[in-house]
Amino acid sequence: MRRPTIKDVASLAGVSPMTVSRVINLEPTVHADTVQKVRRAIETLHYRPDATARSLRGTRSFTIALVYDDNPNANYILSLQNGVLGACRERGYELLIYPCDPRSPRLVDELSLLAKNARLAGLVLTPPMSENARLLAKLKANDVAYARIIAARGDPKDGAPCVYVDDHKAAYAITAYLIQLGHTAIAFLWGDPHYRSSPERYEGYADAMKEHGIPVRKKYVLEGTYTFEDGFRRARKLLAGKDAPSAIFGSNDEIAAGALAAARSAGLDVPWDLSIAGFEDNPFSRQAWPALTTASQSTSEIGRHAASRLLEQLQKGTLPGSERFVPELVIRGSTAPPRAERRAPAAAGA
Amino acid sequence: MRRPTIKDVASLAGVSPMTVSRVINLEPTVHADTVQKVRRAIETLHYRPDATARSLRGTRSFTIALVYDDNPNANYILSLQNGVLGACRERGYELLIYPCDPRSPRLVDELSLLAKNARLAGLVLTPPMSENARLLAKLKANDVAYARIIAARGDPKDGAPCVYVDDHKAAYAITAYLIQLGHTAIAFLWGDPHYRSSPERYEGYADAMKEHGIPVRKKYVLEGTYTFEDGFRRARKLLAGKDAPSAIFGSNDEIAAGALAAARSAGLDVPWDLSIAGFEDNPFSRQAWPALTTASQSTSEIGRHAASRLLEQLQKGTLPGSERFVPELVIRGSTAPPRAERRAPAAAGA
DNA sequence: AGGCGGAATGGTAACGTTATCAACGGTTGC
DNA sequence: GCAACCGTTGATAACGTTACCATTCCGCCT
Repeated sequence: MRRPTIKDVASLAGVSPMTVSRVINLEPTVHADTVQKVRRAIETLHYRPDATARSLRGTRSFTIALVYDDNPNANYILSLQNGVLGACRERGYELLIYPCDPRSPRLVDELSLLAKNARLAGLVLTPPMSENARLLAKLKANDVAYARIIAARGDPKDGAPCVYVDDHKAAYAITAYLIQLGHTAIAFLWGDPHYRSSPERYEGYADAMKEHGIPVRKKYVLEGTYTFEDGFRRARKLLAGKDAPSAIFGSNDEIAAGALAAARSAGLDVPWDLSIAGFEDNPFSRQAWPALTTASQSTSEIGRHAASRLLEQLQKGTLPGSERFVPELVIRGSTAPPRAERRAPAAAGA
Repeated sequence: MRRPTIKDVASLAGVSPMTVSRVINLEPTVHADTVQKVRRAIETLHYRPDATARSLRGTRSFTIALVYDDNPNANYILSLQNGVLGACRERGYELLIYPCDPRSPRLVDELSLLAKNARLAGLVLTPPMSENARLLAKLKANDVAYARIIAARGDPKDGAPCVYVDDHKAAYAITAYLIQLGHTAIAFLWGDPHYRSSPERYEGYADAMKEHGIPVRKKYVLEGTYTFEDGFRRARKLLAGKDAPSAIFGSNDEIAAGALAAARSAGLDVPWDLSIAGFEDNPFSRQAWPALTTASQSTSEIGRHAASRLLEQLQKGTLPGSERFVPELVIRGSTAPPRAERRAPAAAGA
């Protein structure tokens, strides 16, 4: 029993294949009665248009790609992927997943060819690809549609659909919360600088400090990568000095988890001896002991919205504006007011 | 500048499109000189065959799907996905990802239609879909090629390519290690019973106990799911009783992490008061404090091999046999010999 | 010598859809 | 009353590839 084709539907409905095609594509020029007939025939036969033939003959394609860093945070990427996939399924699109190395010199060419070679309707770009100006320019030049997920405080207004996550505001909120608890000696551990989220988070921290009249001390701000190991290393260094901070804000949960391990190996009791906060709210942070105070992003919603905006643009031709997400402060057990005896020397040192 | 087609290559090489097609498909009936000419033309034009047209016209398709539980362990799925994707890229295949609900009553129909509707060359099935006999039968009846990743002690010899992971042996090794440390009061926390891995791991545990002359005590074996929360709940219950075990073996790292949290909330010092072991070696287990003793699977290799076997079968028509993986025991800080004073009552109770 | 078989290649049609244009009946405008 | 126009539908060809069969050329067998 062969799969039904558009011709089967056409002859059952007593119209031409062309008319069926019009119904499938929601073209407005078909008479309502005809639409009914065709719809019924489609139902009866369980007809599903063949995406292969459609994109071979047509101008359009029904596949988009999700482009992501191939050395990913698994939870983040899989959530994103779920959201994107959900939006695709709703609209009958397929998803191609495309992990890639952001540092590859061939990245730009590779990605701009990808759309042609795989007959893609468009791309959903995640950081750091979504923040690569050279790539974006080339995609535009090649007329490749894309939606971006980026870290930013405001709408980039570059004409392409965009979901921007206000990491600055969330990092500000976390820092302000630590300050409100009574901390002043708050260290900040950076993430990879080639992700836009890193400076955004740092600036959120720095702005909160300044606006509360607390100077940002260089020795409390350490650069590094978004990894557990690097969080461990840096926290260890901070805690070994005699002017140790009373709180550590890690740029993501991995870093914070590393700091937690360092605290424990230094014999400190978190949160009483040291407060630790993370960012991202991956499942780990709820399961750690103590559970991490962090900023929670609804990653799968972010993915869903980015894909929806891209598909909407593709279908309606309009350029939909951007959308803002602000990660929410989630207070858990890893943060508490500082010990009086620990706060004193730190304040004196500042 | 249009994408080059097979005709462009043909006229540049001075042959017919048919011959170019033969070269692309590595058919042996083309003269060596002709192959050279065509290859050069392909290089010159940067020609890439159009997968859309190939699968529309041809018998074959160049996309396979990765089918997985939509409520997944992110690290596991993403690693698997990476491996599968690697194998696909090597051979010029595309990957469709297909998360699904294993409990859906429509699962079997949905998946057997999937292959036709999306013109798929085959499926890579992961647990528990790979262990669903009704699904496998239907796929076979519909002539859908698939490769399976399953938990099993031996080759299922069902004619389909298969990667089987010997969870039994690894669970045996973990249990034997705990026994060797001196534990006899070893609790076992089950995973979801509708995953084949759960009984496999349990039997590995039970066999190790029996072969070392230690009876399996019912009160030390608790059923449940593969989640942190359920690990926490069950460990708490075990530790609350006065006949608490000196070691807990969780069926996966999530469960073990839950047990770790329960131990901590009960004021126990792991590993000195209680040893805890997990299974799977997800990144969390290295970052926990103390780091978890566990069994390590090279998940991305498993994915790569499953996909390779499927693609090999599709290309060569041979039915490649199955392949065995045995997770390796990884000893970390969460296990230690039992305290003498804790072991005594437990031994007395056994 | 005639025929036969194999190796190498080409011609033709088709996969399932849609872009394009043509055609139809029925207004509307002048 | 005739042209221009609208809403609706259909015929045709094409997208890029490959299945299938036909053709050519050659050497070899009887």
